[in-house]
Amino acid sequence: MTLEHDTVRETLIDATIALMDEGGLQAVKARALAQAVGVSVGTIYNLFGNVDGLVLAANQRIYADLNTVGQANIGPIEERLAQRIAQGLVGDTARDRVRERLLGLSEVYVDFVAANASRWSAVLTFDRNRSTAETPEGYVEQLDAMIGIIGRVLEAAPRCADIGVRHQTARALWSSVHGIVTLTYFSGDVATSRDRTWALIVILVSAVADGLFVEPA
Amino acid sequence: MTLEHDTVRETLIDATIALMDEGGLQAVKARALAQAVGVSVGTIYNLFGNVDGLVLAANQRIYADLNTVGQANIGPIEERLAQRIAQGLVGDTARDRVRERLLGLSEVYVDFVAANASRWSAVLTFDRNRSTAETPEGYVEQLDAMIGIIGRVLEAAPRCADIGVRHQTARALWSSVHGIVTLTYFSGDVATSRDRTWALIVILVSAVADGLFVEPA
DNA sequence: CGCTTTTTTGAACGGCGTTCAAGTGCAAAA
DNA sequence: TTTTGCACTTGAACGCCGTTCAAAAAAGCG
Repeated sequence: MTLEHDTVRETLIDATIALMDEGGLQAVKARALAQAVGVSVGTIYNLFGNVDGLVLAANQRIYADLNTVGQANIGPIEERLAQRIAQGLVGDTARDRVRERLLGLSEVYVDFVAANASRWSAVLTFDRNRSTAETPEGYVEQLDAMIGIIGRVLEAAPRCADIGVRHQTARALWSSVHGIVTLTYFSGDVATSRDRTWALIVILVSAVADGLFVEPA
Repeated sequence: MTLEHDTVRETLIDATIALMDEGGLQAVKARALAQAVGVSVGTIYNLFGNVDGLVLAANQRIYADLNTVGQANIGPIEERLAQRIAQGLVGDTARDRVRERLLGLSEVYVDFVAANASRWSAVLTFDRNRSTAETPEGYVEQLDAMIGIIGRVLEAAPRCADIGVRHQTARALWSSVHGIVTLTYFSGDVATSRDRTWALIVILVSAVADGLFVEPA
């Protein structure tokens, strides 16, 4: 049945993420998945083509989770910004608002990574392989949605008046925060990962935000 | 003998990089390496512990190459900066000089990646696994050296007066450019990789450099 | 109910990293 | 020169991996 069919799909994705949480991407193996869900290894190949296809589907859901968290936090970010301005913690210029919003988004991202460290590490580790499996539909859209959120914040920055530049800036910012998380969060002492990562992100995002209000040379 | 011993070590590292160039990290396999060099698989384990250890040694040499290229280009970057100032292409403020130097370093990095795409991709793909093999000596030092170069450029920036902040800023910048390269260079059309990557780096590095001369909120 | 089609199954296959008993080369001892 | 000792090399063998596909089971159908 189609219903049962989709149920098994979802259950396999669940099992994949569970294995990622336990032992990282290395722990995601065909036989372990089959045994965990109660199907044979062949079923994985019927539903996802191969193991990479299943990992890709799991990655897509993890991306969707991040996107959901991001979307859900736009409101709170605005509220916190208003509070900080009211309390005089930050200024009330366009520059200050852009910087604080970008920091708010970054904090949401870092919190997500901290709360989903193992599975996020698996996503980052895998994405570099691509392998044979083709990217499932909606995969790119998730990323574009997140970059779109950043782009909307950047509308207030003089250097981002052009929509092309704005989109590039949003993508560059996303890539940068991603790079810091990749090199800083997932290295060194786990206990200090979040703090070390956040410190670098604050420095970078603040500098970028402020720089976007400086007129170019 | 020890001499022969070291020769085999170097030859194996050569073969590893050659395989990376041909087929990426996936092509680096114990049997293929052994056959290419003319030793048995066991020798790899005697000399490097396991295949990961050999890959790590190869990565270290690739890092050293990048470092060498970086060091060798500091002079030319200064010359080009002086020329651009003389020709009126950029200003002569501390802000302009920091920005142009950072862009110069970034360009060296992007050129290196473009010229060594396959093996650099292998380095980035592998570093996320770490696996069992311990990092060879001098590995961390190579990275610190490159961050040190960036840090020296940042000495002219007001926000980086504090040495701790300066070091963090240098690391954040390195991570950011790394992130842009990872997400942009190694995705999409190969023919446009360099241009797309460079466009994002210019936007980001320029904004950061300019932002570092804005007094904080 | 029999017949056809679809889906599931899991033993088998090739390839991988890794191991380790057996072999090899070579310098020191006799 | 011959023998001994030993550090190093070897490659067949082992276990595990992703993947396949003939056979079995299940589902659809008149």
